[in-house]
Parts: sequence; C-alpha cells; structure tokens
Amino acid sequence: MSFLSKSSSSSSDEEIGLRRGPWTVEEDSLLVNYISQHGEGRWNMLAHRAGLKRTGKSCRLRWLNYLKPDVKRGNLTPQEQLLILELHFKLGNRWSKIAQYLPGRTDNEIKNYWRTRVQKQAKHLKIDSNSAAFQHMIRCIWIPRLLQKIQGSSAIPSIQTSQSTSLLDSQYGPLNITEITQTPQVLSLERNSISSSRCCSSRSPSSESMSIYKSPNIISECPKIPPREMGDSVVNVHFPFDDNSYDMDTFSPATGNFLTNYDQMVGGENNMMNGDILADSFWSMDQF
DNA sequence: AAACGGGACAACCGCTGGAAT
DNA sequence: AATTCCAGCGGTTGTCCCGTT
Repeated sequence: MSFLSKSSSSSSDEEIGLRRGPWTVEEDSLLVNYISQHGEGRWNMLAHRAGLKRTGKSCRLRWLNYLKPDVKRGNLTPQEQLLILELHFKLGNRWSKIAQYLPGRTDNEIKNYWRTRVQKQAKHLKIDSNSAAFQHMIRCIWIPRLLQKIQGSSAIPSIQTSQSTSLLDSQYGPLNITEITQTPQVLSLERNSISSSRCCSSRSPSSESMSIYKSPNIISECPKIPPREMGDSVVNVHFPFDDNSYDMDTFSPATGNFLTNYDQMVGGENNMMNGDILADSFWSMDQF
C-alpha cells in the first residue's frame, strides 16, 4: 500500500516525513491520548506535540470523523435517512449543516450516504440527481417508503436533539401524517396509529403530528392522486437495495411486496418527466 | 481458487472565510 | 489595511471488503 500520493504537496509532505494514508492503531492512540489530556483544536500544533507525523488537517479529520467518542457507527436508521433527504431538499449539499441535525453523524458520512445510496439510484435510473424528476421520485416514493418503515417499527428511537427539533419545527412546521396519506403511495400512516411513536420529547403532548419534519416543498408537492387498487396494471419495481432500509419501492398489502404504478405517478397534468423513459429505467432496474 | 467488479467508507485535496498579527 | 495562518467545508480519490464469475 502506498501512502504517497502523486501530488506535489504530498511529495513535499514526504520530504518532511509526514505520513499519509490509513491511520494505524498507534497513531489513533497517540491522538486520543493527547486530546484527552489537552483537548482538541490548534491542530497543527497538536499533531506536532502528540508526536504524530501527520498534518493538522489529517488529525482533525481523523478525530472528528472517527475517533471522537460521540461519533455514531453503523448504518443510518430510516429516521436519519428521512431527515437527510428532507434537509437536502432544503439545504442542498451543505453536508456540515445537515450533519448538525443528526447528532453523532458526520458530514463525511452523510455525504457518502448521499453519493453511494441516493445518487446511485439516480444513476441507475439515468436521471440527474439534481433534477426535478429525481426529487419528485424521492418525495413520492422514497420518503413515503421511509415513513412506512418508521411507522412499521414498534418504537421510533429519538434521533433529534431538542434543539434541532425546535429549529426544524419553527422553520418548516411539523409534518402532519394526514398529508402523507395523500401521496400516491398511500401508506396508511393513520394519525392515531402512530400516536405512541413520537420521537421528540420536546414536542407538545397535544401535538397530533409525527416527529418528522417537512419542508413545504417536499411531500406536499407530490401530486394528490387518489389511491388505486393494486392490480395487473401495477408495475412491480425492485430496487437493488440492501436490507437496511435503503429501498425506495412501495408496498402492496396484497402481496407483501413493494409496488409502484409509476405511470400513475408521473402521468397526467402533474407529469414532471417523461414517463416512458422512466418506465424503461424502472424496468431495467427490475432486470438489474 | 483466482480474477474481477462494485459498494462502502476513510482519507486527501483545494478552496474559502475568519481570526490573528 | 494587508498578510499570514488555520479551521472548516465540499468534492474527489484511494483502499478494503465482499459477492460474482
């Protein structure tokens, strides 16, 4: 494994004995021990005084993204995924801002999630991930699907601090479940069925809203298409997601599978994209 | 069993803005 | 006011791991 990059800066790093590449256990230990004794900050000085042959930048990144005790490991929960999707609509690629709403998650992790999970879908469907078409699909398929997953779980773990909760509340207002039930996929998220699933302690007990926060432009922009019976016209869609709630298909109570009538969703006056093209993409996804 | 390919994620790079001098 | 230094950010690349052929 080469720890030397091809750039000129790294060759100068090499000249002054700076290490690059993956961190060793010994380096981690040095960094953690130093920070536990002296605190973080002044990264260049810290790197030098800790005896690390690393740049201050590298030390900072290693600490913030990996070694810091409150960094959460493991897969993102559906709640966290939902929050990321919604916040990305509002904030764009401002990963550090988005990360502020997900305690324990780093901007790097969120950025990686977006690139590997979300943009991957856009790529597979041959849609620009910044396009209205793709945003529409997220609003109308992925988010309702995540909400269904959340609702389906017996207990929704808290993912927001009271600070982020109140901030989002004040900015966007609470997301009312009845609005979600009006989306094309109609996932039977009845208001009273989630009354025990609130996840934000700071909310008023009288609130009838689920503790998922909306941008007015997200779910409410889905065309208000009435639910339709699942039948032969339904296109069966499978996305190649893993078992960890990254799928964006929709659920058929009849079959236990997740289904989408995409023609219905993209058709009519609310059509935001070429349904034929997307249908082809969906079929190719099915074959994938 | 080896080669290959893709996914996931850690780490790096360049740039920017703000604080310090 | 100008310059330097540094922390932080977003984009990109590198590496490891695992499944498939």
